[in-house]
Amino acid sequence: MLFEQKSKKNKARTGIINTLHGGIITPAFFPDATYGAIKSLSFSEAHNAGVREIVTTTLHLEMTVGSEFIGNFGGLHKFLNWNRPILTDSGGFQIFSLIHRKMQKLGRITDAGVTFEDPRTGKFKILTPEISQIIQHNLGSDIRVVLDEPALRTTSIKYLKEANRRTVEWAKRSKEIFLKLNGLTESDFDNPRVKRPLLCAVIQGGNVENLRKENAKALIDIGFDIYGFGGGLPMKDEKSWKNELPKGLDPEMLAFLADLIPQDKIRYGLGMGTPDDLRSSIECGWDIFDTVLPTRNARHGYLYVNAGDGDAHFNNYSVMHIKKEIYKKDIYPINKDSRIKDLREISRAYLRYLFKIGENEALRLATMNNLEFYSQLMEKAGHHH
RNA sequence: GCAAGGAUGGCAGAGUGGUCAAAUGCACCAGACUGUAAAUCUGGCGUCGCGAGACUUCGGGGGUUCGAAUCCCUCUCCUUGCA
Repeated sequence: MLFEQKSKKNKARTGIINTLHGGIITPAFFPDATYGAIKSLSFSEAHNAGVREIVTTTLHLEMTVGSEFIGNFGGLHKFLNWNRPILTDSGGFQIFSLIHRKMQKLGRITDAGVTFEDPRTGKFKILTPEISQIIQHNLGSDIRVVLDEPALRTTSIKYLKEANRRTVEWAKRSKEIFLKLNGLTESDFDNPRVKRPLLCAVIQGGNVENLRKENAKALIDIGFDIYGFGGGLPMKDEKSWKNELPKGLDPEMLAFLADLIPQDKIRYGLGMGTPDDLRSSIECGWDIFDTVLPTRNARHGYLYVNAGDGDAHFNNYSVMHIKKEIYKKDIYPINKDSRIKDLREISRAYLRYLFKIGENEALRLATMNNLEFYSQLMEKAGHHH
């Protein structure tokens, strides 16, 4: 992977990540198609909205269709009929959120792995670093993530250290089985001429700089293609990494970590972020991102629009809460500058109306709008094309 | 014309003497959402007030009672049986 710094002012950079299903131009945003579908949109519609790569989740696919079936089918790309890059998340975060969202013991973490209750069936399941890699191998994804242990910002130092140790051990085990599954040696892994899926490790350590640093170094020593910023902030009640910050991610921590990761490696912000979060992350050198924000918010009538447009304003963007009364008679188009005909021509009043009557079309239009917004955000940040 | 059952907040629909400004659902208004158990969740929703609180409400009118959406009388209207 070769990355080129865009300007001297900040550390933003552009580059191309080569995968088995084509190149990814960075910075890049991967929408979440957790269950193998971008909610309320077909893949061709998503592609029209600028989507070039997606994220799916190991665990969800395993618990629903099953990776063995998908493997026999001919792989996830064939199953989804999506021939562009797919990143599969390890499943660690999903279990983490199961454990932390409810006070009940829905899951248990040991050095071996995680046992958890399947929310759909109530049955207990086990996920280990090895199982996660095997599932991802069956799926045949282009970018694979190692199982890690995310931790809450408020977790004690003692526990953070333990979680970090496990994260490193699991990363090591993940790489071992990854090599084995792909019939590779360590030197194959480091040889750029060997075509193979990419492997991503996730840096943890809460909001403690030293622990983040320690964790990053240990993972870099093992050697991966991609280093992720893990732990995000979707951990409910954990709105900010620093108490004094109003909300959002900690730009200083992101800058600090980006500098620790070698130039030729890819930096992945997992579960990030708002358009403002993304902008500041790109500026300090992060390359790829995913979050449910644009798709979920779209379904809730929360549309991203250019700064100054809309009814709520942030640093570099604005938002239309399209269900608001003020749009009832708004004849203005959803986005006059859109590359998508419907978004250019359909009025805000009609979109609001579609939401009010509960039409699927509302979700479709809103999701296209938000995905197009995110994809253009990446283009602007990277000066693509 | 006789008999029976009804009339509750924008709608549907609980409540049958005090804890009722009145459950619940819908609608409406506002907010949240960051590696998706999310087309979800939270809050508001008689009037005035930032607030404690005050005031006016359960078809109309009258009455019983310390106290009524709830009991009695009467009027209006609706539904259903019998003529």
